[in-house]
Amino acid sequence: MTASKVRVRFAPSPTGPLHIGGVRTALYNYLFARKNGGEMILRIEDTDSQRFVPGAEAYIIEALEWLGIKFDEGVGYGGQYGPYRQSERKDIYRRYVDMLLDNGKAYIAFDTPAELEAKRNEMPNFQYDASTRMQMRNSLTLPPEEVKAAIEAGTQYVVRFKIEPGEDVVVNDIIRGEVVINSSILDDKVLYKSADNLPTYHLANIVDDHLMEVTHVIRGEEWLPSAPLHVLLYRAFGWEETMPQFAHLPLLLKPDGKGKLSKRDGDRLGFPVFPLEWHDPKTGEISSGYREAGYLPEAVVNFLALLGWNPGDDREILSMEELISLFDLHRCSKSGAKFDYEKGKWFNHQYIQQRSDREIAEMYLPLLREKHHDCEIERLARIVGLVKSRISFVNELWEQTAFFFEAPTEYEEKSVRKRWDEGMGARMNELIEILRSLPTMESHAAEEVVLGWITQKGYHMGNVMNAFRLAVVGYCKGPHMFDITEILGREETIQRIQKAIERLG
RNA sequence: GGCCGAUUCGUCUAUCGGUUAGGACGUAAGAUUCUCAAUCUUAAAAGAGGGGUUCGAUUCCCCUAUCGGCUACCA
Repeated sequence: MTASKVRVRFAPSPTGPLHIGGVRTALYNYLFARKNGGEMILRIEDTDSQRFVPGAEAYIIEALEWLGIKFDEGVGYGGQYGPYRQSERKDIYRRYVDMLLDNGKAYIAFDTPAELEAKRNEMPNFQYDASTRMQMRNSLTLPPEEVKAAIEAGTQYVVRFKIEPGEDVVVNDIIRGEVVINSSILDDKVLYKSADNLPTYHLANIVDDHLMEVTHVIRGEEWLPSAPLHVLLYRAFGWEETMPQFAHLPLLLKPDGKGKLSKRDGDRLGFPVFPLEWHDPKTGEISSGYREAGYLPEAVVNFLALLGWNPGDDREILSMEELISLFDLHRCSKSGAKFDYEKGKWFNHQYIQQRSDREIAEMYLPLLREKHHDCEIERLARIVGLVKSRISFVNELWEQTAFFFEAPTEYEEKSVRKRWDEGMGARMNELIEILRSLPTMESHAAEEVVLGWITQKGYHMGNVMNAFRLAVVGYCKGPHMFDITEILGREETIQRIQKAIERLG
């Protein structure tokens, strides 16, 4: 067998924003393609004209670009196998549908949705297949002239795949091994609808994967049950020799139990399920996104990569490059993974720590300006450096650093009661004198002098330092006190202490 | 209901028949400290149940249970 170049595709349907499970599928396709020196295609499967949502396609492209998942060809990228939007390939599908019709692998059916509905009510287990198709209104049961006349009269019809019963169909899955399903349980799937002259997923998928020379189909487990149908379709077209290899990925599950992760879960459980914020054009509803929630794309990629796959050792913090070199479909797990948002936060924390103070400061600056403060980037980077280790998200920075920009207007009551006793005002006045006499506000130098003073006077270290913090910050939390005062500067520090003395006595 | 798939700490997972069943998140305790975090150390925490196969099963097979997916003129 000549090893043909690896080609994979990510083929979302533009019926809404791409959700996080879809992102993972795209990521695995990307990792696999890169690992094997192959190509990755973006194909838009917009064959459901009813559910089409404007903006969804642009959203998908933007989201994957944000995450660093790059395509080699497809919608928005160009390429030799286009068009890559299925709605623009109608003629192609029609040609292949006719091929199936001509060689008797498919037939035309006139049963209306209402008729099928009625049939299902009458027979609870009704399935349109070899056992029932001869009782229905289709080109197998109707005289040819009647079929022809009906079509010419514009009667709506569908084309159904004629599945021969009683055959074990083997799907060879890279992740799951051999999966065998008997063709008798498959129904005569609709391949094509005259109503919009569009194929259904199954037909379009097979035709496109074949024409685009896709070698590996990596998709979610929800497709496993229809994989035998796809095998049969490849066979019906005579393409079995070049049929792609399948890999069905385990699903991402809800964190709290039942079912696969759905678009609703985000708002219900308080975390995003979409990469980017999404504004629903019809309902006006806004769904939160990872980007807007303050996630770094590399953290999302790393987190997602490890949900259903592992490198085989204990490493967890992995860059895209490392993921690519380590990726192997055989190391994908077979069972669904519950989505653990807490771990996602931890990943982001790790990546925040990896970024320089300056980079984080640049991300923070726009948020700071929203709070009506400006700051020189060098200074902001120093501030960020003090609190970076305690945040997981850039947007936590304001609550951690607000006191650098706004002097406290009130003081945390509980701490005041605990730390600001009667003589504290006097001691704070002493502290002011100490600070005035300091040759420098540099953290270590200031610390040495101030702590020396407290010890020498026999004051209570905890009380004095906390009162100091209370005066400067407003509450008893935060980074090293003398790092704070170094940045704040002598005058501001003293002013804040004076104000606290006035207010607290 | 039918078909398919899956099942190791609360969660994500390692283990390719022989291990004190390992790591990470989270949780708890301790260390550190002017505070709160962060950090470091430690701890608790798992093979769904039942049969086989085998000298030996978490690992292989079967059954049951549970979970998940599919069962559209949606993808």
